[in-house]
Amino acid sequence: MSFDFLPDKPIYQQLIDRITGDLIRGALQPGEKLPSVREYAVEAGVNANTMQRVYKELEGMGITETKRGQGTFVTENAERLGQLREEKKAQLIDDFIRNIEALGFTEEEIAESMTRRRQP
Amino acid sequence: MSFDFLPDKPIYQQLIDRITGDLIRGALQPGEKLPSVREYAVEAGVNANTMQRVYKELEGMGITETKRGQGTFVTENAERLGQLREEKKAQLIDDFIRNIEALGFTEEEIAESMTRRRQP
Amino acid sequence: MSFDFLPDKPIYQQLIDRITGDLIRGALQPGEKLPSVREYAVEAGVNANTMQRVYKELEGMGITETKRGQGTFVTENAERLGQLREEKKAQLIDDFIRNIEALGFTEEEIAESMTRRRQP
Amino acid sequence: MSFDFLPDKPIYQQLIDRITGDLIRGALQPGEKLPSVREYAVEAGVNANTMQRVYKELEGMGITETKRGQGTFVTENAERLGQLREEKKAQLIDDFIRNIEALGFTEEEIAESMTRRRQP
DNA sequence: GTGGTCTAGACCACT
DNA sequence: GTGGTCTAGACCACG
Repeated sequence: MSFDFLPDKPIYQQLIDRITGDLIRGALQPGEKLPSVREYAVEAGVNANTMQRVYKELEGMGITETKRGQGTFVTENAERLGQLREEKKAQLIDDFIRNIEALGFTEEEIAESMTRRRQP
Repeated sequence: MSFDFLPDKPIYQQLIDRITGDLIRGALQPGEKLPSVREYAVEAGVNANTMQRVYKELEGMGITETKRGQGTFVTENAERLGQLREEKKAQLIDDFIRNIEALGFTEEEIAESMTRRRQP
Repeated sequence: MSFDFLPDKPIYQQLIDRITGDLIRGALQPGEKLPSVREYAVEAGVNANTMQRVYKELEGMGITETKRGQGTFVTENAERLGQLREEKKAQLIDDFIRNIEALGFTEEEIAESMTRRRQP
Repeated sequence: MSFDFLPDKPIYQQLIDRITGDLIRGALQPGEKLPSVREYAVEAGVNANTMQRVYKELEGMGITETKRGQGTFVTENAERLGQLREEKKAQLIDDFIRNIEALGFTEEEIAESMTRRRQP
């Protein structure tokens, strides 16, 4: 199994998004052990250094912890995880609305297109 | 007057967005003349090369036309402009939904957050 | 000119410390341009990737900003720089006191040794 | 009882610090018998290999002596213990001062912060 | 076996 | 020329 990556976004960013996504949708649980850097690198079809960077950034965000010589684990700090979820959601919506305005649309017009899209 | 740019997005892209935005919201009319590359570069506070690229891409998109010796004009091709509008809108929504899924949210959850956001 | 590095601390950390030190002691001013990644790498005698990492972390700390295609600059946000200074100072002292206690000394004993050291 | 360890310092180092600390503050007396490697490993909640290394390093420093078949004992060499105490103290202060300089502070500024800290 | 650091070198996007 | 990304491969400390 090797992942598909969009060409216009850094791979390590997409991997971070993927893992935080797994966390948000519950596929990854607090305290759970992540695959080793090398394992995950092979699985994702990227270089180990790239994966290393992903893990480092995740730790920097406070959503994983590494136990020396044992591996990397999802933090058990539930509060941090909930906070992550809200941050991501807010940022997602903010970016969307900023884009709407930058491109000159109105929120109403977009909202209407979206509902129409779901029931074509 | 010099513009503010987000640090994480190419300046030329933000300029393209801005101009297409002006078009979409009607601040820029079909057939209207754009400032010269140099003028606009000064006004926006960017390098002339950057502005040059913006104009080139706009022309590539069929949004503007260059009349030799006279300058750059918004196309009068109304169909093309309407099409542009729809393309942008569709892409905006696509990206949004792709992000929602990549990050592990459901569309319902996001929709609810957005409506709550508008009436706090 | 190439720097000396302690063997027991990551080079990139020592470089970060060095640069923040330059900032704290005023050798580097708000808004000032840093050498390019490649230049500094040569000057310090390290690989460009190592230097790249240093710059990235500095930016993550909010003490530098990069202007696309132009280089990396010390932030002009004086508040952030003052804050950095205090953070570093507090952490320095905290670590020191923690070590004193971990090793079983009393603060008084250490204080006395330090003053004796300065006037031997 | 299992100990807490800082994540950024080797566990075996923290254990060495702890034991030398016990020695310096007198909680451990010359000639006293240490727990067996296994016992101590369990008590501290670490891998037996890690504890093994701790004991080995302590012996290398001349702080402990192994009596075959009987276990590990704190040396009765009082001179060595006094020397240890001074070494640790000197190193502690050296490191502190080196850090102060590396980060661009003056000793005066730090000294003032420290006294202010004790009488807020 | 685990994560972490460093190097060397290539390629890309942006200005 | 600038920063940024990625790969490949080596070496180290830790448990």
